[in-house]
Amino acid sequence: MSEEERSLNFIEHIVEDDLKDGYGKEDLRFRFPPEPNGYLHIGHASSICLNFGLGLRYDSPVNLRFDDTNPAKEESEYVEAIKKDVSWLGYEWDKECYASDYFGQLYDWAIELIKQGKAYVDSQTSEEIANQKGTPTEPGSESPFRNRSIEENLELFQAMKEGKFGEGEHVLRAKVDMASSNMLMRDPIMYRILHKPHHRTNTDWCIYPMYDWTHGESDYIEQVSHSLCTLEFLPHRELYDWFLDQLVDSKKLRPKQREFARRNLSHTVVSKRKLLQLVESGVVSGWDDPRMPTISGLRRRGFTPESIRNFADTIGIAKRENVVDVSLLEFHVREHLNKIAPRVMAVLNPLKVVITNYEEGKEEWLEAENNPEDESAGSRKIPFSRDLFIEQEDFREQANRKFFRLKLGGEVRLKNGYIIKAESCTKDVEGNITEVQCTYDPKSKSGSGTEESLRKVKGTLHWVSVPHAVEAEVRLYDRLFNDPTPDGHKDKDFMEFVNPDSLNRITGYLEPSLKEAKVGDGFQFQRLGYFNVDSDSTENHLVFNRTVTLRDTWAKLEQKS
RNA sequence: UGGCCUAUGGUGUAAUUGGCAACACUACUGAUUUUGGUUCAGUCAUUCUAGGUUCGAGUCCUAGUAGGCCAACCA
Repeated sequence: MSEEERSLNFIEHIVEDDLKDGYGKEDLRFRFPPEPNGYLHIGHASSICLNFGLGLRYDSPVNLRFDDTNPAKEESEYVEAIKKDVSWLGYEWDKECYASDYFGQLYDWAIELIKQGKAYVDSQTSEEIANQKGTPTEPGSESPFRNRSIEENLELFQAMKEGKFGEGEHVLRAKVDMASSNMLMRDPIMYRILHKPHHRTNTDWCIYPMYDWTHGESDYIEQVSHSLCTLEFLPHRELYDWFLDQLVDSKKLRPKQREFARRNLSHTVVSKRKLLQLVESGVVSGWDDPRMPTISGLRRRGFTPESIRNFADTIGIAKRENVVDVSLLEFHVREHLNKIAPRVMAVLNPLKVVITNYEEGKEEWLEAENNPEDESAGSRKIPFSRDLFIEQEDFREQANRKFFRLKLGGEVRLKNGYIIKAESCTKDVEGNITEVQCTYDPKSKSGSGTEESLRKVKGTLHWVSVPHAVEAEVRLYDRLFNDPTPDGHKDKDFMEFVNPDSLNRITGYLEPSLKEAKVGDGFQFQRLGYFNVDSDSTENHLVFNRTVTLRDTWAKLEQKS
């Protein structure tokens, strides 16, 4: 929230400079321009946070613009999903725009270019055009159709629009420079014929404008001041500017494109093709599988919009290659969830404990605070009885002094309850511990104020009363990939790095208050991690996702020894 | 082998534009704690290399080195 103190990123410096050089604050306008051909992922989140963050910072409008110029790939299903994700992240767009709304204007401008001799219809095949393109080190050669008469170009272009030709028969090209060192300037294609219905314009058009001919012009129509995109579009800037040069009215604001490096998250892939492969191969259950880096996956997993925004904010924006460690994302989820998640108790790997000196059949309802970080969260009652579950990892017959948990002859506090002492344990034929017999100190009840209740014992365990426990399916997730850069190996396919143990489904035993939990609700299972109710939950089958574990310094200690 | 972009701790970003390399994460110490959580305190850098300009260089100049992008009727 200390927004003032944060130093500016290079994009903000550009905006500040523009403000000094004559832009009015009211001139500023930004846009987030997804193509509706797939689901948004964590990489898009950076771009969304950048553009909408700028909007918030300068109190200027941000458009949500769908770059829908390729009907072969785009569907309205994706439009809806994208709108949902952007809203969920907490942003409000000014106008909902579609590049397809500008098809008419773009067509008229194309005709202008033809009339000025700056565009021509090329009737070669795509192979021929590609062959004439040259290479980065050799110039291209000119198309035999490059010098068609304006009249013929006009006639052909209109016939293209009217559907008189099949796909691939003609294209409209800008007449720029076949010898440019920038391959994109070698007479780029502006229009191609596509006899495909469009998700919004249906069959109104059978010629569709290309990205380069659409994007800057859309920015201009919307009077976007700063058109921000990722670094791979940097070579497009020259063309972006060339097209604007042909039609900009000097009295109107001229948009500028600037580029930033895309953010890469470690241990994940983000390309649509690879995500699709994960879905189709059955490695994950769908685009919103909680292990997916999609916004919908993160949402289902229990990440909060705040945590994603803070994450995007702290990594910032720059121009160099990067791989951000997932642990930073996890830090931000924990940071936010620590403040807001109600604490509850759940045992995931149960070991039965019997309190031998506790009356059989008796139950007590103990007071438990909901969130030590937030007094207003209040408290609730949890049942205590003679038979309890604790975690198997919390008991050892014998252990050294570093082990703060329950061991034979040792004492431990049951969170919100009593101090207990382990007296004996029973084992099955294989030697596995099946039950621990304990005694409790009746005067040590939490919050009772007695001298015994204030006694310090080193360990505090979470627990659940066996007769009151609610069973639930709990899904424990781990990283989807074992390698920090699964798609960064030239000799190995990213699928080779899929973590076979990224999902572990178990049955957990929860305190009864969780019976009322609704889909999406998030909790801290004390000492275990943050969990939320999955959308697979039904009335009689609760399903929880583990969003992220708590930091676990004990596990690290254990690993070392 | 053409053009363009980039290079600061393990990671991601800063550095008032030439003035004590800062912040966050991770890791490691320690304190606090009825969550081995949280919180608090502390530790971890030859600014890619080599020269140069300067009282002074992460920042400017020269030459290297390394990585990335560019030849879809995709965006």
